[in-house]
Formats: sequence, structure tokens, C-alpha cells
Amino acid sequence: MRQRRKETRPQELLDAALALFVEKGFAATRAEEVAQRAGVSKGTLYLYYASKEELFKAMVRQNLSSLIAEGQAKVDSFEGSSSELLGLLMNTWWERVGNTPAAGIHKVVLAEVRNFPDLAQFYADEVTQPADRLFSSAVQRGITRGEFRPLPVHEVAHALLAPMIFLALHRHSLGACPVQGCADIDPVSALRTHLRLLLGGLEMPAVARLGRGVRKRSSAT
Amino acid sequence: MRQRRKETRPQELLDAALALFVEKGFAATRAEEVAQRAGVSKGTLYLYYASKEELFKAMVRQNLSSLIAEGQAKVDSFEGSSSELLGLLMNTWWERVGNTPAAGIHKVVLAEVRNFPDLAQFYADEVTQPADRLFSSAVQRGITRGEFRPLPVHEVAHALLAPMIFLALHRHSLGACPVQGCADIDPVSALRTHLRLLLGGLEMPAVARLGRGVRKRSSAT
DNA sequence: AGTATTACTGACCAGTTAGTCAGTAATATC
DNA sequence: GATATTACTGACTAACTGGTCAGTAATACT
Repeated sequence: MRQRRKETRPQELLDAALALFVEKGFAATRAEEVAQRAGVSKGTLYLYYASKEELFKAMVRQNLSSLIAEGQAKVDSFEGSSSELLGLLMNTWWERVGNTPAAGIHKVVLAEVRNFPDLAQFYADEVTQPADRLFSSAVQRGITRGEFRPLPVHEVAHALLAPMIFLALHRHSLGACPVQGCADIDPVSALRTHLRLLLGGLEMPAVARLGRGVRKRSSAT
Repeated sequence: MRQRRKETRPQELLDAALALFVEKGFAATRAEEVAQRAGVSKGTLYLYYASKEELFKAMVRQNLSSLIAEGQAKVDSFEGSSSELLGLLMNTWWERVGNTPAAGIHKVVLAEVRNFPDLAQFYADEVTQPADRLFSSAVQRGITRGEFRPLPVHEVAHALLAPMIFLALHRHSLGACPVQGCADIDPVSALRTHLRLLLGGLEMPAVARLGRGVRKRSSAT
């Protein structure tokens, strides 16, 4: 039985698109499949979105753009220590992105931007750069307040983000496959270990904070 | 002019396959394209490899399997400190994998295993698990010798590997696209910062090594 | 030179899919 | 109830691709 529900179609199509694009990738997902999952015909899909690519962009905006803005606001108004801020950011990211289907968007973009050049600029403007600003500003805050050593901000942000995103990528690729002999790691525990390791190298040594000079560490310069 | 060069065809096909699979992905690369790049016709490609999938597997073996075995040998026979070993491993990985087209293989697998389930088990057996063993054994060595804190080995290995692989992934996706306003980071410098951060959290504090008790660090447990 | 062997070719087959549009039926208006 | 509007449908088009195989030509052998 045919239904007319102009208001709810876009959202239903975006939900279907997220699930299928993440599972199968952009090119390998058929437009008709998205339509079917949303309970409409292919023609209806093209009534709401001009092309598969526009559907994808709309889906990215819905799932990532708002979250990043929210996180930036959190950084700008945070009151506690910068180590706590980093922990909060990481946990929030994991709950709101890493542990949801949205994390799979990274996988799709990573894999297919080179085949769809238009998506590159879109994703850089809409996701990559705002996310980088977000984490970099949190690190910069720690350095400015004398809590963190004066390391290169972007590189530290990279070291923070990379294992999280990597973990998320894994869950949507090899981690989602039934593979023998591959012991899965617990994400939450891994992130805790990761943060602990990084803070060890990032925080000012206690001695330096007391003004008694910097302890010589590893041979790395 | 037609040529008969039975001996060199497989290598030429593998080289072409690596370049094209990395650039365009597995599904999006046409068999005929690989053949053309190798200077033969599509029929010849199928003379040497039974299917596109077998071609891909052969290409992975050629480019990754030998390197991992070599690295494992290096770990097993290493003499210096474990921090130096980690530095050596990371630099070697970057020179031999991260900074070569081979790094792009990760991207392809990450993106497409779910559409080609056979590849999952293959890649886990041939690459993921050996590589994990390699890095884990280096971390375990440090813990056993009392140089590193007794943290979860696999999770530390993950924190080590992830930013490297992530960097390599980036160079073969968004990093390869002409995008406005995206300041690229210097890989070598980023890896140095990364190792420095991790060793900060990984190495035993100097006080503990002298047997004067463990200094309390961050609030993380 | 003539013959046998085989590396190589490319037209072809069967199967796929983004996007279109003429037509259908569910609602709104009178 | 009749008419107008429009959300929705699905057959269709045009273009593409993994894999095949009958045939071709380069080399090896006699």
C-alpha cells in the first residue's frame, strides 16, 4: 500500500543511506537499495536528492557537522584541567561518533575520495578541518596554561585522534568480519591506555612545575 | 608489436595492480586497466591470475608478507634498549611501507573487506596478525626487561601502530587530493613527536628504576 | 623452410546500475 | 462526489565490466 509522507521521507532516506554507505561503501551501494531500505522506490529517492553524491553529502552534514560544533563549544567553555578536557573530548567522541554508525563515514571517505574528487573539498571543509581545530585548540589550551609541554600542537592532536579514528575504522572493516584467531581489543580500555600513555609524554613533569628544572628523559630530541 | 615475455609478465602485472588498486580501490579498478598499464591485453592478465581477487592476493603477498617477517627477525635479535627498538621499528616501517605505495594496501583492505569476505581471513592471516605479533613482542620485551611499565601489551602496540598507519592512510586518500586550506603535516616530524609522547608514558620513571618507589602521575588508573 | 608449440589478443557474453519520465493513486479542495 | 494537485512508482535507457575462448602470431624445434 502506497503512502504519502513528504515530511519524514528525507530523514528515512538519510538513515538508510548511512547504514548502507557505511556497510558497503559509496560506489558499491546501489541507489535502489537505499530507496528500498527507506521503504520507497528509486524514483522517490531522486525526488528528494539530485544524485547519489548529494544524498551522501546530506548524510554527512546530518551526522557529523553538528557534533563538531558542539564539541568546539565545550572546549571554549571548559573550566577544569586540560588533561581532564582531553579525557572528556575522547570519551565524548567515542560515545557520540566512534561507537555509532557515524564512525563508518570516515571509512567511506578515506576509501573513495580519490574516485569522487568533489567530495574531497566538501569533507575537508565540513569535517576534517573543524575536527582538527577542535582538538588542536584543546591541546593549545594546555600549553598556554603551562600544563602541557610546548610540543607541536597539530602533531599532538594527530597522535590523540589517530588511534581513536583507527579503532573506529577497524570496527567497520576487519572488525566487522568473522575472522579466526583475531583477538578483538576492548575499545574503552584501549582508549584509556592510549590517553594515559599520551598524557605521560604531554604533561609537564612535576619537578618542572615546581620550578626545579626539567628532568632529562629519553634520548629523543 | 606483440611480445612474448612469460618471465616478466607476473611482476609487471603486480606492479600495475599495486598502483591502480591503491589509487582507485579494488572494485573500482578495471581488470583491463591493470592489463593495459602492464602493457598486455585483458586476456593475458587472466592467463596469469585466475581472477581479480587472486591478483590482489598475490600483490599483497609480494609487498607486505616478506617485510613483516624481516621485521620480526630484527626484533628477535635486537641488542639495544627497547625504546631504541621501538624507534627503529617505527622508522623502518615508515621507510619501507608508510612512505611507499605499499601503504595504500591498508586503505583498500580497510575499505573493501566487507564486500569481499574472502579477503578478510586472508589479510588477517597474512598481514594483520603477523604485524600485531611483531609490535607486541617489542613492547613485551621492554616490559620483561623492566624498561617499560606493565601496561596491556596489545593496547600499547595499537597506540604505537595506529598513528603511523593513519598517517599512511591519509597520504593515499585526502592527502592525495588537491584540497584548499588543509595544512599537511610532515610525517617524519609527526612520528618523532608521537614516539616521544608515547615513550613518556611507557618508560619506567627514573625514580622507579632506582628502586625509590613509583611517583604518582596522572589520575588515570 | 616448414612445423609445432604456446604466449598473447580482443570481440563477445551475461550481468550490473545511475538516473529518467510517463503514468498512477493518494490526498486536498470545492 | 467530482476535480485538481502532487507524492510516488517502476519499466526503461545508456553505459559499464569480469571473465571467456576461438583465433593469431611470435618463438622453438627439426
